[in-house]
Amino acid sequence: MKHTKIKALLESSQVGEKVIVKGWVRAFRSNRFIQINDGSTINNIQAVIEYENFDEAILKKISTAAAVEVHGTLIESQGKGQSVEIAVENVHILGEANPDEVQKTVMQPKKHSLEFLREQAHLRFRTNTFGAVFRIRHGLTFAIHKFFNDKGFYNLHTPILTSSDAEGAGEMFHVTNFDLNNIPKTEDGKVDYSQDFFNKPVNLTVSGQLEAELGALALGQVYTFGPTFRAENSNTSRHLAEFWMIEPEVAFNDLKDNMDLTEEFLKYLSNYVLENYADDLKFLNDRDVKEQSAKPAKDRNPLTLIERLEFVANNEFKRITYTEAIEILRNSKPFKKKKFKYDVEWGVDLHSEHERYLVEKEFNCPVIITDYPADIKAFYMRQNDDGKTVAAMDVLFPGIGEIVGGSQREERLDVLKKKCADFNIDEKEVWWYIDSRKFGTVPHAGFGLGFERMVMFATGMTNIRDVIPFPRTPGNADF
RNA sequence: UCCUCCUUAGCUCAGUUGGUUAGAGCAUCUGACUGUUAAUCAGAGGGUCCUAGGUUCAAGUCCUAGAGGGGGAGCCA
Repeated sequence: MKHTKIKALLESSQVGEKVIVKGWVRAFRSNRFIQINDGSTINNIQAVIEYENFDEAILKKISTAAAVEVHGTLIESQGKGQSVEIAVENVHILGEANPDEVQKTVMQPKKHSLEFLREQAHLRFRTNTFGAVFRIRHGLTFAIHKFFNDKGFYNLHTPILTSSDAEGAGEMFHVTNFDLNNIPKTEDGKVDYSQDFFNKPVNLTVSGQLEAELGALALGQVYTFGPTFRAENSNTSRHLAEFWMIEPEVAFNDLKDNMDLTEEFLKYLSNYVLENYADDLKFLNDRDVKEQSAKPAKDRNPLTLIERLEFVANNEFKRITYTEAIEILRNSKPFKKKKFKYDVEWGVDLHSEHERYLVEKEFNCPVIITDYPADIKAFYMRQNDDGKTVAAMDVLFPGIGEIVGGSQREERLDVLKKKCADFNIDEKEVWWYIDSRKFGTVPHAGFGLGFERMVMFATGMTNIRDVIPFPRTPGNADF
């Protein structure tokens, strides 16, 4: 007889049937009630034993974190907290857990700080919070593939090792086969990359976008979903050295199509979590409510986690141009009272404090800002007719900041070449990219979504290190 | 990288103007109880006060440096 997943047991209520459950003990109360979790759901099944009939030595081993196999009959619960429970006939200890050892871990049955949990990333999956987070992370992964597949997009695997360094997206990790204690040098003392594995400098990718564009210009609609690396020395709750990014790219789309796609996509993901992860979401929602109430009133989010997801799913995003944003900011109270640390002036990039004002004070909803000055954006973004701005867009989320960055791409060969010159990019470095503008070039657009930032939004976690199983940050690559 | 705060028991923390033997709650263990839901009651064990220097009759407490962590900023997704 096969064992049944707890999720299935709780949903089907096959009362009266013989069942086998395998899982880990979360709590053992009154020498009678074993709370078992197997990861299939945040909910535990209660296994009830008549301790009078069991060997003392076995009872002793039913301790927090131990793995057990329980045979019994599913019955209606006599107690309140659950509708069904298992009347146990037999317990097998599959893996013991020494209480003295367990006590030193995050499995100790009490509240823990997220910092302590982070130190034990190998064990934090056992907690309700991280169980919920990583089930939802999976749900989002699946929803992303489903969204694009249903729309006729093709998933494109762009390279992780790349020799292109023209995107200016950030510092890159170098990849080499050299013996680092004995690096071949040329006559003038520089590193002799001709002797390296790829015969040239190679890095971990910072974005698959340029390659995705090439795919889109034949397959029509593509998206990438893969790991991305930044060697920036960023020590914040919103940055990782290794993170996952989704980058759709669509031929014949302009900036407006791009905004529509982004908005539909983010609404879809929010809805998907609401509809498919209600139990996990409820747990994280309660957690978030407690967290919010502990904060001073001015820092509190007026909406609960679930309300925030519903808000995104059901409300239009506010769309404004960069020029309008500057206008609004210069007329704002904090600007007039000189409360902003950084100046607001056309041509200067918006800082966190400005973005936060627009999203959290002025509009109180997700905001899409478009048409930024060309100088502060990447070389591949399409030049607008005014000659000063480009068809770029940033999507700003409350509490997260920039969650999506995208643009219509420069499809005109001559303009692209001029942009390369302006940005000091050697055309030889990106010859293959420029080449694509010679053969049936068409308008196209795309965006990048930082996956972990979406997981943060969907789970209410406020530190990005708590939404990826094993975070990589400056000075930290454990596990 | 910058600013700022923190580091005391397994965890979360308290520790007065520098002063005797460093405390609490939870967790663990032992016993009692037993249809519990963060079980309850009684008791016990548990300390490199982050590290290295320094000031002082005396340092968990003051000073210097370092390490680790949190929050914010910059950079960005």
